[in-house]
Amino acid sequence: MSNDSSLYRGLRKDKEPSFRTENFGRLLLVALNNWQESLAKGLQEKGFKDVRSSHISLLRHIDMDGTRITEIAERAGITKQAVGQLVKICTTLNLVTTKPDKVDGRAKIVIFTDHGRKLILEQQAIIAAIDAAVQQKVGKREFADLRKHLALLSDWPLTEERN
Amino acid sequence: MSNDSSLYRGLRKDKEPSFRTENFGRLLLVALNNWQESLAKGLQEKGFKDVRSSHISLLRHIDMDGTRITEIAERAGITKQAVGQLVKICTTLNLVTTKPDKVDGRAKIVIFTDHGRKLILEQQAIIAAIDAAVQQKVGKREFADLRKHLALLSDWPLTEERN
DNA sequence: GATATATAGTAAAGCTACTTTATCATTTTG
DNA sequence: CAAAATGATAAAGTAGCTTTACTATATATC
Repeated sequence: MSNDSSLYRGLRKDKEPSFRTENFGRLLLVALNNWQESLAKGLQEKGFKDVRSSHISLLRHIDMDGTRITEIAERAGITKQAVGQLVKICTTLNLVTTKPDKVDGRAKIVIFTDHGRKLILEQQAIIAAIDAAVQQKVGKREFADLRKHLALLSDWPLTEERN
Repeated sequence: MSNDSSLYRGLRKDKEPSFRTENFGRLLLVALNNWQESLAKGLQEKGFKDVRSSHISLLRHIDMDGTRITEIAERAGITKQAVGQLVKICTTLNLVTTKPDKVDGRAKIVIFTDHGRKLILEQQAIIAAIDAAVQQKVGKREFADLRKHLALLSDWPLTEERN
């Protein structure tokens, strides 16, 4: 690491930079893209054509007996305005509907429609199929380890704060 | 899978839906977010304050001796217009600059500035530090396996096309 | 060597998935 | 009961793209 070109020295021959030496983040990103595209494809095949991943990430935070917008926002880690927008879209897609909260006049409960519930079920089946495909690729035991180790990397922070 | 509520039956008690049973995609997503945030934090600490992940994903496709916009677009899997926009931003951030291609009057070569090269070096150091942190968390051998298995999941498609 | 076609890049507008700022309506608190 | 907090919405702004449309240069064909 003594000069600028050293990092790339082994890569310049065929004109590809860090692209070939995949860093860990890149590995995660590509695997995730692949997984998400598989899910999207599966949903499309089941007739959920206009459902985007942003809609999925709304739906996954809705309880079967409904959830408030603010609660969804907290779970999803986005603003409640953003949730409001997604709810509006998912309402036009007939995936959710809203009803007033009986115990709080300000609040609104977002609930699944039948169609929305159907999507959730289909999604679970597709995810199970993807899991099976991944297991076949890396091995059953290895898949379990993969899950276990990835779960460890969800804990913050990866690098320790040093002051 | 006989009725709508079965999937959530075990989860309804504490009002959290699929949120608790993390699917594989979610594990990848959270791990990736964590990794990316660690990198962003590291870069910020080194003074690269306005650098976003979109800029990073431009820079990583630029060779040390420069690369054409079209070539970058192909490597990155985005349109050349998008690359053009990113190049404009990264130029104002003093990370890259452009020069005409001597062998093709239409083409433009995107090259690193000194500041841009410095960022690449810092980034590699930070990534190495994150790698070390991950190794400490999951184990050295396990980290190698993790990389190996994630790399397998980059291959398309995850689920086979059946017609 | 002129013409047709392909390629490199740019411009402008549009889209998605958000955020920020501001506001209104209820509810809770002191 | 007034003040502050909370749930939600509205409107505008932003990031990171794409689509459509264009210009300039290069290459291929006749």
